[in-house]
Amino acid sequence: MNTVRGARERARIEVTAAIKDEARRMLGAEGAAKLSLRAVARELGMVSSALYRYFPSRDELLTALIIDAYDSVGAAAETADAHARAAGAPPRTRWIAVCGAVRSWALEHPHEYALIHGSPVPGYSAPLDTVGPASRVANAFIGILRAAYEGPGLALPPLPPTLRPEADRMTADFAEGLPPAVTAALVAAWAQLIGLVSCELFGQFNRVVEDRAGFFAHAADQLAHGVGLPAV
Amino acid sequence: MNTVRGARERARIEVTAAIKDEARRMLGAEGAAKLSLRAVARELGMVSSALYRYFPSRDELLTALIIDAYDSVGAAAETADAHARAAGAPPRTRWIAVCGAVRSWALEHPHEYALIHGSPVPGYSAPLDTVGPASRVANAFIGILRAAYEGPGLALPPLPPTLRPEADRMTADFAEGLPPAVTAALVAAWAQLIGLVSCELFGQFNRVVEDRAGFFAHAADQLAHGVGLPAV
DNA sequence: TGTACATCAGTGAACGCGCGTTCACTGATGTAC
DNA sequence: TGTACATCAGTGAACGCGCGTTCACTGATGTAC
Repeated sequence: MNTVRGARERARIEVTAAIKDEARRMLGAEGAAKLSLRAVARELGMVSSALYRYFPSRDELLTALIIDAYDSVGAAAETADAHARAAGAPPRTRWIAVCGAVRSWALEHPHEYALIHGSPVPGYSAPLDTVGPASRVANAFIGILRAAYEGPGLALPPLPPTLRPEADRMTADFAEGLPPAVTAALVAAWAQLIGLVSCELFGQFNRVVEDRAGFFAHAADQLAHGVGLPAV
Repeated sequence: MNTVRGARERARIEVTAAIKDEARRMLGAEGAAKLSLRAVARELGMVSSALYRYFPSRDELLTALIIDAYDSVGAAAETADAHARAAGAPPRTRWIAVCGAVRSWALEHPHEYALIHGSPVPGYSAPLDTVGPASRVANAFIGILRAAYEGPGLALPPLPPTLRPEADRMTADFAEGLPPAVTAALVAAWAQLIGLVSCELFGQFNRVVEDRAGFFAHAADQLAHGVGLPAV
């Protein structure tokens, strides 16, 4: 929080950041499963054992990268929403802006996206520290839907009676105040957004979709429709 | 194709299958990136160099597993659709059956699902042999939409004019005869289906969705709505 | 039907490599008096 | 302000391990005459 500490402390912060930066760079070369402390150290001109002053194990380094990635995409989503809101955009426009921010972030940070939304790294299980940062994007969407609910025009998506208890529970757990049908539709839309981005990023759209940006924009608009946001 | 060949040939087929089976089993332990020929050989009681009689390299083995996985989920989708059609189900019901088949297959074969829809294996690029098997699921959906288009009631999803050329091209490329708006909506729905399944399988629904089957069934139904299939 | 030769599955040793982690150590930075 | 001691970043060697791939080989199966 609080300014100029000793040289040791400043060095520690810088080296920690350098290690994470280098590790992020290496994710691209071989993927998270093969992320190697020795390679990171080598690239930084350190000896591999020195990294243990900063991260007690390889998995701790991975955890740090995962948390950073969630925070990074979360911040991108929040910034996009803040800009749209500042420009007086209606909820549907804000929704589309956040979707676009997630996609842009993913295209700019493909390996970090794969880290958080690709196949789980085998043998690694994310600790609970990741839960908070992981929900920032979802919270941006929830904020938009709350704003829309306060204003006029939020439609109620269909919700079969059998799904009502689940929708109620979700709402109580993380979207207090929204209509349960909207909460359920939001979770589905969020998963679908991940699907759109993953398919583009992981190559499923090769030889299928060419106008990726245009296709995505329309899909994001349809997702907004699906959660009940009125057309602009 | 054609019955009883020599002992050598039969042995070759069996050993090839055993290698793939063991490799599939190992995918779970460490993931595709760390799939190891030596470990597979060890588990089969062979010496590692012997595998080179069957697969010229580790990547060729991976390719074989990927093709098998596409064929496996494709067959599951086709079978589900065939059953639904045989039972006289309307297109929307067939659609939901195919979605459910994809999800069930993924839950039963999580590591193979991750192989084809998770983060790409770094340093590995899928050869063209995978394209055909990869499109079997999509073709099942296209068949359903064609049937619906021939019958009554297929609605036209919205399609912004800017996306029209892209939708026309897609239709010509792989969905000849469908209305372009339907083709575009199908591609989006397919990506969204992948998202729903990936989120469930890769842990994004932990602490979020509890009634996974019910949630998925409703989402699949909404996807059917999105591509224009009339409610039953 | 029997024999000579070709094919090919599987062996075992070796090549050269990279990995995570531990440990006793050196020497610079920070702290208490 | 100066000195003695504690802290800690970084070193270098070592442990024990696994990897993909090549290669010369043995011995069983298949084939042509």
